[in-house]
Amino acid sequence: MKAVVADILEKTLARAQADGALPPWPERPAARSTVDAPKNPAHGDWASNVAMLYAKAAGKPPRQIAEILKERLVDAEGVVLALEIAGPGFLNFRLSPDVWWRELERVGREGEAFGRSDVGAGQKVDVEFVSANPTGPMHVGHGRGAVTGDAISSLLEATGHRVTREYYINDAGGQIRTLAQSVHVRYRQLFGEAVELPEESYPGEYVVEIAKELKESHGDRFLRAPETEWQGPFAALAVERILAMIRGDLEALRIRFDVWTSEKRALHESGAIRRALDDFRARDLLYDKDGAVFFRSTLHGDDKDRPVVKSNGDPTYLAADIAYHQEKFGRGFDWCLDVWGADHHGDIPRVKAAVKELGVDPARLRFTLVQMVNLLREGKPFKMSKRAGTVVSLREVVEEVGADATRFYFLLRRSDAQLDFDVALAKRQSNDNPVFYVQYGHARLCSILRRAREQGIAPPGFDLEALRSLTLPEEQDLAKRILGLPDLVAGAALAFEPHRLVFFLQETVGAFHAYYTKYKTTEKVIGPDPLKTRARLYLCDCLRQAMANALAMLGVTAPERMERPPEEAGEAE
RNA sequence: GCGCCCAUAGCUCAGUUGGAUAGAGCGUCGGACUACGAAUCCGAAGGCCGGAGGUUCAAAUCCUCCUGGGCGCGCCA
Repeated sequence: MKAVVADILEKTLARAQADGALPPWPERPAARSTVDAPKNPAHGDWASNVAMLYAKAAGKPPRQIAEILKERLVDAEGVVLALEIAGPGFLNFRLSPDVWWRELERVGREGEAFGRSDVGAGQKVDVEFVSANPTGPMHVGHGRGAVTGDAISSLLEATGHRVTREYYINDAGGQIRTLAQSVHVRYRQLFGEAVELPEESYPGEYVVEIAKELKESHGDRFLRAPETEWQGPFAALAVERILAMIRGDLEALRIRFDVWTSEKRALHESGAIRRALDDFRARDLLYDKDGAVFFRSTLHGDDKDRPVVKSNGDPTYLAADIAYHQEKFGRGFDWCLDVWGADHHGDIPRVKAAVKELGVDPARLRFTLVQMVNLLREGKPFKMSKRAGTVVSLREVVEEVGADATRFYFLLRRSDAQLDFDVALAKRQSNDNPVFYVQYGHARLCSILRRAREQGIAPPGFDLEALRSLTLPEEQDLAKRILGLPDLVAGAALAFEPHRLVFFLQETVGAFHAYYTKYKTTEKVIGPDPLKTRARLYLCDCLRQAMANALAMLGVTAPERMERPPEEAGEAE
């Protein structure tokens, strides 16, 4: 759509330069200039700023350049209805409605594929997200990263990337040791011992369940055994059971991973960490200090060198991360995306430094940060605390408001801005959630199409002659919005910004609702004029398809019917 | 103290990577159903885009400084 105008502009510029009316531009004009859809409809369908950008190189005022271009307009197909020069030198194009109508053909033809593109050109990418430590079920704070990562993955898939969704399991290290210890305390309690959970431990009920299972399978075998004997099996079972819980939490949100990478197995036990460190050591990227081993991350812009081996001989998290990224890139991805909680942003420089030393172009490792979720209850902030028992599990929210509303809510805002999440509100007033507004619009469209079917009207199909009978500005506007979806999806995918689709949906469905209401008594979709009816039904079907496709990319369902919400209780006298 | 993120309507936030008169939802006030779905729509009120400089035809957007908030700055993960 935009490409039509860009093409005309490019040819017009070439002609003006061939004429000698404009000097050649050192930079490629089309690369720098923009063709935008102006917000003000009085400014036409598409507007370009080339004339202003050209002013310096041409040594002429922008409006004069615009004039030169206008006189030499190359419009082979005759799609430009009007070309106006406005403001400081904007070229405002008004196109023949035929352009939209003709383009609408692809929506019906592409169907569920409409909105998808191939800007990714088959690149193989890895998206790593969630990666919550397997020490307990997921809480609401994790939900945002999960949904965001999943939606980004879907967007990348929709733009021709081959995506691997990956969960990195931090099943090694101190937290897991503490987890096993917590299980052991519970295990001892099951045998009647009066032991308390230490300060640093995991108090959740699920730990007791794991302890019970160990009691049943092993009896009192580990009761008096030294930690070296039970640490392994206790940790292993706990991680296995907790991962199953996490998997369930994610499934409830319709999130599935292709790969679950165990830090313990893939990096520690495999020797990958040792090999990576040996390699770094051989290249003098490591040095010993205070009994520990440091990586010279300052070589590549980090504030300070970071330890990779503790003085007790254990590798640090960074060491694992180095080996992990080496292993990941070794799997042949064109690039990898790490979706991290914003509280880990400080780790980015050191990982980038490491990746560079691994011989990987740092541009191939991309990050997107998901900011914190501010939890509120009835408008009042609160913090989740395991000891205070104020942890709100992701599962309870999803079960209460549904996967659609939860997903939509988490995608409502740019992921690098903080998000307020009112637990009480989310559970109670789920009707306020904008997802219902959007879904209702889809259901309404389905209802119209259903009605037409019931009246024996032929199923909607592309019909240029019929579409030409549509003259309402709202109808052209709707067509334009629908046709903007592919560009929108591509932009959102490359920027890792799924929220753009959310806004597209809200705005598009809003335009439809307004159109519907405005003409519900005068120019109905199903009306007396068979030609217009045919055209409008097709337009509605395109709209429905565009919305359904956008919703699918966000992992939200597009219902064909919705039940009426419960009546407001407050109306009683 | 240093680094990253943020600051836009009463509240929560968009703003198409520098474009023309800064938008939406919620909230407030006032309207619209014997009609394809009222979970809808229409209208009104509401702004020094945190502040000050700078870059240029053009700045909410880019640069510098300041103010105010969040998060980091472990031999935790």
